[in-house]
Amino acid sequence: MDKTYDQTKVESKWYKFWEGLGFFKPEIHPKGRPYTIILPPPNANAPLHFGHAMYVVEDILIRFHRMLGDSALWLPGSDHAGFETQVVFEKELEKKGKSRFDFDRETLYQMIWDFVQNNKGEMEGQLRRLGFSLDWSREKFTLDPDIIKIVYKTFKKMFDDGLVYRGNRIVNFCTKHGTSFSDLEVLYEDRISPLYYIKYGPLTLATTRLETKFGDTAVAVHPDDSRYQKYIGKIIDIETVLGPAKIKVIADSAVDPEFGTGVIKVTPAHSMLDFEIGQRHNLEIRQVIGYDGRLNEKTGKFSGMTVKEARAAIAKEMLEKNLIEKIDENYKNRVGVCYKCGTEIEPLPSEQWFIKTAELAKAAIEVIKKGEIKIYPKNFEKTYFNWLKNIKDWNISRQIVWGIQIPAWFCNGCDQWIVTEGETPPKCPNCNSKLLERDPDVFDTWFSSGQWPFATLQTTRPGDFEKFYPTTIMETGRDILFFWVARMVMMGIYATGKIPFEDIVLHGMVLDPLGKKMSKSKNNVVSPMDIADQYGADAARLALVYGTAFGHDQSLSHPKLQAMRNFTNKLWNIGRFIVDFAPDDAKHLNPSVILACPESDSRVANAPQNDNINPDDEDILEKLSKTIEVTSKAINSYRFHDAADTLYEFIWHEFADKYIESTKDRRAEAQPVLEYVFRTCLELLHPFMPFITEELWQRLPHQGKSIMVTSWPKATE
RNA sequence: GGACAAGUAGCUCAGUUGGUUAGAGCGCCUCAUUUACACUGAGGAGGUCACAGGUUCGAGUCCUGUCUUGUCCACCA
Repeated sequence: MDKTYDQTKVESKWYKFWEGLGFFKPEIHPKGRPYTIILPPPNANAPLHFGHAMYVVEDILIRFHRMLGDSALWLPGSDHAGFETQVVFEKELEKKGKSRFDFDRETLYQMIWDFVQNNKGEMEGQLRRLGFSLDWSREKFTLDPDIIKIVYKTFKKMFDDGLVYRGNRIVNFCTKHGTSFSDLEVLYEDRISPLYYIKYGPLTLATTRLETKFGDTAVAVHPDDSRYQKYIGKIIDIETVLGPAKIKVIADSAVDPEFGTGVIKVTPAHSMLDFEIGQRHNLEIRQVIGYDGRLNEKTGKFSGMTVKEARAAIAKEMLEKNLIEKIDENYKNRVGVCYKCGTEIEPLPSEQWFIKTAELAKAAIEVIKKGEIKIYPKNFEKTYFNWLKNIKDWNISRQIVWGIQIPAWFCNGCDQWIVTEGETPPKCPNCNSKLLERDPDVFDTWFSSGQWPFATLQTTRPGDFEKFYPTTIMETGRDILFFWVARMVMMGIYATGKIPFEDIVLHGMVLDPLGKKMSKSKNNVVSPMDIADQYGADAARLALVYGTAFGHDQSLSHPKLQAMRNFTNKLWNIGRFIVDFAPDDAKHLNPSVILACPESDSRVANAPQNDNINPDDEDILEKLSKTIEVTSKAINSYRFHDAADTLYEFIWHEFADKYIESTKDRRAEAQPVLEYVFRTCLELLHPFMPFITEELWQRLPHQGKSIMVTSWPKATE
């Protein structure tokens, strides 16, 4: 053995060995208890970043349970990531001087498909490099035909059950990307925007959005506002930049009498709140801004201007006409922007598909309250409840090509929507018309990934769903608790009548060395491959769980990675001492005879039964047993940092520094204990550091083919 | 406006149900000088546990309040 551990010589060979023997499949323990984790499918539009290496937690659990004899399944997959991917791809096109509008739908789809296939392949290689024991024979992709079929089936069921409806509602619209978003995809920025106090006949009201005034269909005050009682219900004459007009004054309790003058203009077509007021008072929805972000023909001479241009032009003209009373130039507000490009989101009225969330959310709250699903850390329950209690209906239509096209056809004969499980209807079932037009929109990517736990298991192989669903844990970043986890709970219960998983386990974010979030725009994204090349995959894995309480954010730390790499070297040299430097007479003892009993507890039992047991041996065996106990408990309670710390401490400072030193003058006698303790340490460490533990375990006297399929050590009583 | 987390050694962080002199890694200082391992070993310096009250025989840990930082949710025209 070399003096220094060289991970590049060791790590590359074992993954193939394990995979070749079929160890990643749950079938190696056909009679074991099912233990299932579905890999949160990474987006297939870019290589992995270092945060993805947090999947190691799932590998630890899977390897641990596999060693416990469970039928452990870790199911891999990847996500087409609809809009996200289209944005990434459009940037690629931009570099070549092209845009998505240069291609027809089919060509564009095919180009993105090829792009994604490439990335997918690279990503799979990276997951292997990190040692993740995923069952590749069950790998799924969100655009697999059988997955799409299930997504369609769910949509049809929801449509038939009245949970899906076509609604003309206000949606969050990005005029640059030309698509709508759900509420979660809108970011808010603090801005200072001029607040104009404008004259509406006898009233004065405050607004930042002058350009929407053409869409005003009422003026509203609070019903109890004594200042304006005499106007409520009246129609007032107003002067506007387009000439005289009439407008109705209504009373609605949504108006805050403290804001501005206590009077607001109501523009149902261009504000969520105004839309709701409009619904209550049957106001006309007059759209004056188009999907291109420009004012339309209803705005007279302002038509064709962008929102920004129009606002300036209107302000200028109103000042000239003395229609503005005053301007608060320092007004602070918050403006919704596209989370990808920063363009201001326009609330626009649009026909889209919506999911009624009230009942689904209620069920999703119930299962947590009853304890059928547990959330770790528990604090997140509150956040989870808060979101679900205030949830609004979910817009699932996206005006892009990359995704699963919605299986809905509009009949021009009877003006009805027809929804199928994917097949094209030959004619309208209501009126027999053949004038059917398919909705060009695709699903929000979270609508399909929300069905991932059951969609995957229903399409891998017969019996999988029955055996592995509900899955055991869903382990993921806490940043997608709403986007994904809550949706999976809602959709899973709805579609299968069962919870999708028993435990929700949330890990913290991996930040850059300065504690900032990693992002492409900041150019601080670290590749897990670079880290694995530099320190070894084993060290990278251990560094992610060591030293930071599980669930908390952590910064990428090179000193920590170095410390973990040093630890692998320590293990290597312990191995070298025990294997290479074993005295000849100890070799003749053939310790495996004493220690190779298949049951781990009898292995322990054998050693202390010796009447002349050395107190050092007794002591180390006792401490080893304690370590087994603590480590097992820590993993079971998702306290991975505790487990890692316990093992590091015991192996380095108890076993190496103290015990090994103490055996140097009675080496032959101690050899069986050295081998036994070290082999057990490697077994305990294996879920954390699979490569080096396999390498060293193979060099020690052992039973069985691989450390991966040996049984988890048991503590003595 | 609301919620959550954090504030412990120079730095990065542990410290589960309150219990003897508060721990680790890195850094720093002294020693060991090739030992299975220098990606090493032995030893050491360094902390009023954010602040102020309270409960208790006993508080880093529990309660109340304050300050600071980070994250999330809501969104006001």
